[in-house]
Amino acid sequence: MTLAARRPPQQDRARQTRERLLDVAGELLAEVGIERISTNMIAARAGLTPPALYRYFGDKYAVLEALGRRLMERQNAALDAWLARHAPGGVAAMADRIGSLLAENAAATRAEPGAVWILRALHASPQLVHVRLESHRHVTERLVDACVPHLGGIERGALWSRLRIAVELGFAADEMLHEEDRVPADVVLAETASMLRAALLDLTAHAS
Amino acid sequence: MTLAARRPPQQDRARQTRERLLDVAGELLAEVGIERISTNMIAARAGLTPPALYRYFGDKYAVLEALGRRLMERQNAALDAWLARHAPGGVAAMADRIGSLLAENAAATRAEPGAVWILRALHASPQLVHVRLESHRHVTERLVDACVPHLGGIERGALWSRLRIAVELGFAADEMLHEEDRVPADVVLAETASMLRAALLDLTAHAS
DNA sequence: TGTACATCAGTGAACGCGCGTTCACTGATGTAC
DNA sequence: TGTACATCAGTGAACGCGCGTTCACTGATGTAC
Repeated sequence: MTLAARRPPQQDRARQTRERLLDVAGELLAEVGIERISTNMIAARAGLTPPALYRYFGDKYAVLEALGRRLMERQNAALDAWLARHAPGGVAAMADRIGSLLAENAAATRAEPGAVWILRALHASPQLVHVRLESHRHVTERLVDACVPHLGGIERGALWSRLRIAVELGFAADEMLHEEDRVPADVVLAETASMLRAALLDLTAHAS
Repeated sequence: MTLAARRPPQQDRARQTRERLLDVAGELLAEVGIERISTNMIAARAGLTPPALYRYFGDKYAVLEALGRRLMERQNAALDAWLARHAPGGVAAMADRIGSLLAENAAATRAEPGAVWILRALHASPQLVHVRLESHRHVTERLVDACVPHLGGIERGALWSRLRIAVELGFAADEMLHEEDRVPADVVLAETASMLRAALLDLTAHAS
């Protein structure tokens, strides 16, 4: 069995063990960084022996990938809630509420143990970059779907590009919150929101 | 001798060896990533035995740090040239030329072997994050100095925050060029430039 | 210009260590009758 | 409700490997007279 992902566990005990391994991996990522974290270390901290970890994850990167996906799913849940609230109001309504999207995304990030380091790991490892990329594309897709009904005559490709860039910059702002302590968090969020807001409103100006 | 940085080499042969080690480290970072690169690997690819590397760098992270600094110095050179050209014209002139700054920065990045992976490594390793942070702060500082004479009455802290965010987003766009092939590079640069331009022009509106 | 000497650049060989991963196994949980 | 059996969850012990780094050394380069 060389598959990276194992089939999901059957018993409750096992599901808890799997979650515990992910929590512990997040903590350790924050404590020692991606180059020092090891499967033996994760297992030990979770109170398990090394082979137990391999029951749940095919290899080391499968652990980190699952951790990344769990974080991004939680961020996506925040996005979905936000879309349900503001997408019906049209592009202008969404543009005006982009600040709360950033804030809610930041809250989802903050809630995950070792979130910054998960994001960094996803950014840094050739085996993991695709996770982040796929997630950002997925978010873009959802935003495009939300905008397109309100923008007659706009070319989908151009809209996709614009929103894709906005998504990237939004996530960059989120990471900046954890990195740069010389700028207050609310200033980062407010400034970024106002830039993205202007870019979104600009879309409506060109729509038919 | 446990210092991370060794004193600079005395002979030409040595200076070339040092540069070669950095070039090779950049290549390998791109090929195998930060978790697999090793000092033995770098030395071998450079045609040296492992102890030779330790003549130039105190430890593994000193190599990566030097590599990061070299890249950021080249980016800063692009910034300096741009500032010399456009800073005298005032904030509006700079705002109008922000696109060429992004393009020149991107060119400096592209010219370095393994540049994307260097940036990612700087982002991902606890021992290296400060290099990136310091460089972004330095860039911010230079921009603040360039803007402040043209903006009477503005509070330096607020200006610093705004520009710091702009710098972060600018670098995020630069990284995106190497990551997202579904958006054309010129679109990324143009869209980002227009967002940053608007943010900069907004500064002049509030100045006395 | 020649040579003795000091300094610098790079080598050969090895070290202890922890890594990722696997094997054959035991104990815990669920299920059918 | 009891029990026999199947499946699932986790263990004990170890593997080969390459890592980062160091030691004592040799060969190359520069310098003073």
